[in-house]
Amino acid sequence: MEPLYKPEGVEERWQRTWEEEGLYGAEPGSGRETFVVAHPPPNVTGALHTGHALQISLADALVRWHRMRGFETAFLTGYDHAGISTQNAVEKHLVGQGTSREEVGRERFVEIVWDWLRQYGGTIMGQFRRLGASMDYRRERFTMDDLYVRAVMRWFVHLYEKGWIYRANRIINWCPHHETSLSDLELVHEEVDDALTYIRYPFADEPENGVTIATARPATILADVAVAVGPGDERWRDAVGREVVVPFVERVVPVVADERVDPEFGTGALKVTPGHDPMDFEIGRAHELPELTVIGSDGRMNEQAGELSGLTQDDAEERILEWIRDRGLLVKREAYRHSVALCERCKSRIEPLISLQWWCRMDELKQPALAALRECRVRYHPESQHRFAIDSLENAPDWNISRQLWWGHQLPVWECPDGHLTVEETEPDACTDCGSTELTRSEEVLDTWFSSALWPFAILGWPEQTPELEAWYPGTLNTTAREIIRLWENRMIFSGLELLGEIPFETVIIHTTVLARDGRRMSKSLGTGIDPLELVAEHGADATRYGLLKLTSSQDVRFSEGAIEEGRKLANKLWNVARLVLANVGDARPEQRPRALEERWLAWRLDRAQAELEQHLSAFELSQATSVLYHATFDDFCDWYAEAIKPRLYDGDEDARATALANLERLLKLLHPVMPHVTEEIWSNLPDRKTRLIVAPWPEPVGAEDVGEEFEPIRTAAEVFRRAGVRPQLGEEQQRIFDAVVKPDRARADGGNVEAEAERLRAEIARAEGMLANERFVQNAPGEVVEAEREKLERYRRELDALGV
RNA sequence: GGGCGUGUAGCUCAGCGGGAGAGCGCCCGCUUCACACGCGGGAGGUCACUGGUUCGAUCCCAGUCACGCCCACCA
Repeated sequence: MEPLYKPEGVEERWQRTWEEEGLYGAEPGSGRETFVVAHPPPNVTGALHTGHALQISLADALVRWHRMRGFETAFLTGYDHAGISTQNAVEKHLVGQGTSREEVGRERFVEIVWDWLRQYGGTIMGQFRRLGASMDYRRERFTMDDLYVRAVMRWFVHLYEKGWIYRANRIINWCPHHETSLSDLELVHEEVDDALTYIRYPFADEPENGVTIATARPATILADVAVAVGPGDERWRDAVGREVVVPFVERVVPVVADERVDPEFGTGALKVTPGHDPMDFEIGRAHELPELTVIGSDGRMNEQAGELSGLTQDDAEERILEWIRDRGLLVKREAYRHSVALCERCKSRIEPLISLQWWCRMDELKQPALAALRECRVRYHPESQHRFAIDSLENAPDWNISRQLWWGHQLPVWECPDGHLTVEETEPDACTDCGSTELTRSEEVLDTWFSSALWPFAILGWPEQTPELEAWYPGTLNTTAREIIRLWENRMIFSGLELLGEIPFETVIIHTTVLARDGRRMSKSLGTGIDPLELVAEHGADATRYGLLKLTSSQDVRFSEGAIEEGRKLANKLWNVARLVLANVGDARPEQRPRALEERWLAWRLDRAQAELEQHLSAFELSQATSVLYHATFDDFCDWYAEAIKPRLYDGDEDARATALANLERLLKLLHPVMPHVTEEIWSNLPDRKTRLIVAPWPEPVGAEDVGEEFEPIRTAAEVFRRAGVRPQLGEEQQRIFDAVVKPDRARADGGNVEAEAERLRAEIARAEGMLANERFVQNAPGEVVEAEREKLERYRRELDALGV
């Protein structure tokens, strides 16, 4: 064992060994209590980012802890086909090759995606392995596997037969680049500098007067079907019920009153364009207005735009404004900064369009999930996210589940020439309405999250009644980031309850978002991302895991290299104290024989540390857990215990040797869930190893007595000696420990500062005396607080006496 | 605009009703036979601000300011 612990090579060797020896594997039917984590499937084209690394560190620590406690742990993994994300990546790839999706056509495109996945996909599992994630990689699954597809089809047909899937024309978010609908959750918003244009719409019967509206999108004027004003708006009271003429198209439309109009904005009058604006769509439906569409699926003016057909919106806008200006209807145009919706993948400006889409009705489907959340049968951590999850589900609108992409699960919907739809899991022989055999399958695909919703049980083989499904559903735990709650977590809960009648997991941990060093969000496009593999390469997986977990305290936290360096130092410290023990135990075998004071003290301290650790792990407070491990190792084990026993080890004290080995074993076990590699490596150097640490039993507490009262005077003496150069009186055994740890022969050169120490103690004494002299404090404060203050006062007085001043 | 969260030592963060803490950085001293990725000592904080509750507030309450993340159809 070298003086400096070098993780490279060591970590990879253990990762291979654990996996090859089958220690990551889970088997159904072992009869043991289960701990099941269906880990979130990363995008098949993805690379490891800090979020993944944090999530893995968190889940793996809990999995390893439970494995050591004897649970049958199933840590399951795989990939998501990630519809739009993958399609977008492959499209970019094609453009790079001088071609395009349109050029190769759908059939070829899908083939290319599969080829591309075989070539570039799948690297992330190697990265999970490199972090030490103890997943059962043999059971890796993909959301486009044949079996998984079957589950998705079953889910669709199930909902359809219940009447919860329907088709409707509604205004939706349309990405003109991908030419697909998108859910609200797939958008990003961005501030843009735009213009707000005020235009007078003349009254039909009084052209010299009219209603002035404000619009940010003059190109949509061609689809205007009304003007709306606030119901109580005095300025426009007389206009309501009259008719105005829409410029350019010269269409006569009504002026209606609607409470959706904000009188504070612009002129308080709104042009109503149900075909191209979500709010106008609502107003239109409320007033039974026609729905015109002048923009096509490519974002250009369509054939309904007459002479402007085929123009871009900008060109059309220019022509329309020219017409309006010529007729003196342009009131003003002012700079306007507002936020617009973009496709999160390609950043194209979202076009609200009316479109025939498939929807999943949520009102009944979500009820069992809401009940499960309200009753805390499924519990989000932290509590604030639990409330958010419930709110989100309560307010969940019907879900647009169809996408007009090329990559995804094709809808199990077949159409005959008469337009009848047949919905079945596999291709039907004939139309269920008319018996026609000329069936064409819908070209639309499902929202990726429609299939992700089945993850916890589809990967176990559902709808087959497999041993895995039997053993591991419901699962235990899921971990994710905040923004995934609505997209995925809630949907797994309602799909599991609907299809299997049981919750998919008991707990969802919403983990910290790690921000860049400067406090901004980590993102590739901002260049603020930090590659966890680089951290692993530089500091090791153990240090990276430790550092990331240390950072998981509050909701958002800034990345800092310091936390990971602390992890590296902890690994090195552990390595070295193990060297000390192993080099000096002769042929001793591990056994707890805590007779000497420092041994009874360490047993007591480790019992306490273990209890705290277990409590923090149970509460998913991994940051607190790292803190306990750090102090138990550095302060208790190394600084005090190891120093105290060193002379006894050198002297060949058999009790000290056997106990030191036992204590080291125990410390390794406590650290293993967070730092698996260095602990396993040291473990393999202990005498008589028959099992791997990864599957070694979690330690039982020694049940040591509280020896604080006996040990504390040594610590106080050390402090006084180091600061003031004065040696307080101690008992014989206390003195032995003091001499071993403090090494008084190496007294400080300046002899210490007695006066400064005395000063500090006098101040403490004055403070304590002041408090105890305050009658209201003695009367009102809890008895133990007053008592503690008295004890402190006496201790300070003793210490001051010991200084001899 | 709404929700959640955060403002504590130069930096990253613990603490959350009774003595201001850790790691890193900085200064001083130590190559002491596990470790210089170490050991010992030290400097450095009106605990964002203003009120309130309390014998006592960094901690609880109200408000203000600043920042972050998520969400949102103001044309």
